[in-house]
Amino acid sequence: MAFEPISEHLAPAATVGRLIELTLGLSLPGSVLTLSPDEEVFAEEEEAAFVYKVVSGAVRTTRLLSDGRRQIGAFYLPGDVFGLESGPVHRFSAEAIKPTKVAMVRRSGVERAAAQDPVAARQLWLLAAHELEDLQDHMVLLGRKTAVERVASFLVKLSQRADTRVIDLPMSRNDIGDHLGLTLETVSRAMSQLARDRAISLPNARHVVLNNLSALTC
Amino acid sequence: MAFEPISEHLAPAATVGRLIELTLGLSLPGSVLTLSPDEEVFAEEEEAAFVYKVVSGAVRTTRLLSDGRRQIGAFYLPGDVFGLESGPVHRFSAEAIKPTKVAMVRRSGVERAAAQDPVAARQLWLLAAHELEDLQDHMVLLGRKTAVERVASFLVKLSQRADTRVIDLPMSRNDIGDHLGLTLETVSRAMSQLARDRAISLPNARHVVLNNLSALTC
DNA sequence: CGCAGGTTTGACTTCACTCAATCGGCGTGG
DNA sequence: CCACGCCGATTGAGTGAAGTCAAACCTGCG
Repeated sequence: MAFEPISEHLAPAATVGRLIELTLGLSLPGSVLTLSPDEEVFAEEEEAAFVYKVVSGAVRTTRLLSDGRRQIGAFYLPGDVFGLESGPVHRFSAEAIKPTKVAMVRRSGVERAAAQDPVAARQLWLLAAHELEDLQDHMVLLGRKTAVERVASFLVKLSQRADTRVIDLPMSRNDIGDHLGLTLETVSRAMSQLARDRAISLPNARHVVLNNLSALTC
Repeated sequence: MAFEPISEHLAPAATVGRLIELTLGLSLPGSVLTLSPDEEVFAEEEEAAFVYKVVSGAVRTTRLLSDGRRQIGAFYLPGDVFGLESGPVHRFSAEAIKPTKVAMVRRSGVERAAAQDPVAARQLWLLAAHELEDLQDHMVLLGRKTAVERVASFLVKLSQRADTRVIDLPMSRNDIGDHLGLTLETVSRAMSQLARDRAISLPNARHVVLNNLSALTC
């Protein structure tokens, strides 16, 4: 578990003027935001003037239906790029899940780089293509998997991303549910079920150890 | 309703050597395939050597889970590009839904064009970005909408794509179900429900008229 | 030490699924 | 031209997986 600064600012604090490496071979001047838990990076429908990269902490993107139902589009961890749009506005809002630092660069700078440098343009395409691939897998999960399968797939993916079998969950059961199309209670039950079957261990609610990858991949 | 040729070939027939306009300002040499209903354009895991564009008819992309559960990723109608991958292989299979013609161009040609021409590179990115946006909306549908809402949203989207309130459905209830994360019976019941509420009319199973857009957009 | 937040578990409900029968429209052949 | 058969769609009845509501349980923090 990472040690975070004890106190966070009430408003996002920005460090300006650094050079940000958005993705391999695409570095642009930008700044770093420091965010407290639940603090917003950008809102749905807001003008998409910046592209972001998680430095530390974790970010969720969310969309709200008119009656309050919520879908979490994705969780972004250190190194992940988010908020890149092709249209004028953001299609999801983005919030820090815990104390978080995100780097931001002007979108206009990114587009200019892509217009001039074919390598940068390719990186931009790859960014979108990889997000698309993740989302395609997630669609299959939402469309055709059971609650236990959804939670198992989610844990396996987190484990692959962190490249460890020991996962530190930054998000609540409610967040996981809103990502997997389930309620927080169903997520909790699915985790208990997996632990009962010895596929995972739950030293505590925010720590998961994957014991049996093949039992989870079914 | 379009009039299709009475008989189709048993194997896909190809016309070679035409110039294909994949997307605005990106034309490349390619050929046109003629496909019968349920005929495969490419298979999941197959090497992704071509990019395709629907000329006439309709195409579905599908992924199968080991136990036979099926998810339809998207339906592609005339003008739509599909099968563009960032990795070496196709992540879904693609099949014609009815008698269909698809244009195909070499992926290597597309990538070369993008490497040389920033405008082509941008078109490629936009292609991925728009597919990503569609998928994000679909994720919200799968994660958080009820059966009737899913069917309503699906019909509205088809209507917007065709720019008519009179929809000619090329796909079966089973296909719609596998796209919306429902069973064919639930799709049928949802349609009957919408017709009972006068939000749509069903002159027959494959024709839908949207009567009340606002009742469907809820 | 006690509170507050998130988590777990339990009891009951509900929406969509399953299984099954019937319906309907289209194409073929008598 | 009409009757039959076939396949997809519809409808019904019963089941089940996940949702809802509610209570109890941690556990980290003031």
